[in-house]
Amino acid sequence: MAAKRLTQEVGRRMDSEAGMSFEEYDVLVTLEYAEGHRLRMSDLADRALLSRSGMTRLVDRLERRGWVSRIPCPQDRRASHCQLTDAGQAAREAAWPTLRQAIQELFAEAVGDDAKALEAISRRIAEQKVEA
Amino acid sequence: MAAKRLTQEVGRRMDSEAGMSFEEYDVLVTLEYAEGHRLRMSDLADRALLSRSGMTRLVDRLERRGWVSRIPCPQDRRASHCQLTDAGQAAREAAWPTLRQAIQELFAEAVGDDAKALEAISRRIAEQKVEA
DNA sequence: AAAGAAACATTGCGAGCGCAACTATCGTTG
DNA sequence: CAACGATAGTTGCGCTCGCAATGTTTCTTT
Repeated sequence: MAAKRLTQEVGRRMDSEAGMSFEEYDVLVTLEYAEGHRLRMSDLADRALLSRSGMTRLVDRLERRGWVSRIPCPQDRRASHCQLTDAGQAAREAAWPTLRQAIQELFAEAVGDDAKALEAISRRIAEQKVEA
Repeated sequence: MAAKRLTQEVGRRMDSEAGMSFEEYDVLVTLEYAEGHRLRMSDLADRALLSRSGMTRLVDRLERRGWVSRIPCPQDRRASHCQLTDAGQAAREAAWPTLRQAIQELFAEAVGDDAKALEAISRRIAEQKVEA
């Protein structure tokens, strides 16, 4: 269950330091890579492994902050597109350093002992070569 | 993010078919393996990667169902022990087949394509041996 | 073409969680 | 030993989530 611990900690850091949840960040990135920086609600929900109602609320929050805007889909009047705004892209970019640092630190912590062990082995091998 | 999908699906099946959440099952198992089938709230919270308040509520639910009981700790009057009951152990055992089947099916689904590919390769190798 | 089934998004509702605040108890330190 | 900070557990509060139900639109079937 180490994965659970990592995701929990990353989530906490994103909330407190970046001002957005990891899921919100994930949605913004997904939109950024999408054709035209937009996606339908269902597609967004499927990719984020979230229920549709959950995605409705998440997009509500993003829209309130001006990071996305809903656009009616002309081909299917039931659907609506979720469009990433410039402010949304800027917010995503601003949040990236926090996420990067969290991942880096937690990863280092997770493999710390093994890395030290590997380093020690490498050093012993190097020393043997010199002596041989 | 395949792990997230698996845990979500396992959780849904446990809720609907076993009548308890995966986290509740996990706590019951933890108690079962613990010395005297009991553990302090903090220890339980740490092992389950849950906040203390979260564990308080989770144990509330288990206690309401008669699966655990709180016992004041004699050494430290601030603390209380969470004690697994016979009914709790029985409930844990009754829930195991559901969990086992869920894991088995989802694992099979996850590695399904790779397993088929491996099987095909094995067959080709076997046929080559016969022809050689 | 009309009726019924299916799909998209949203909303009401209840459940679970974490944070902060609180009470009670323990340990330490002057 | 008295005062202080630290710790165990609980509770109030707000947030997010999923399920079920709803309204609207599209697809299918006859």
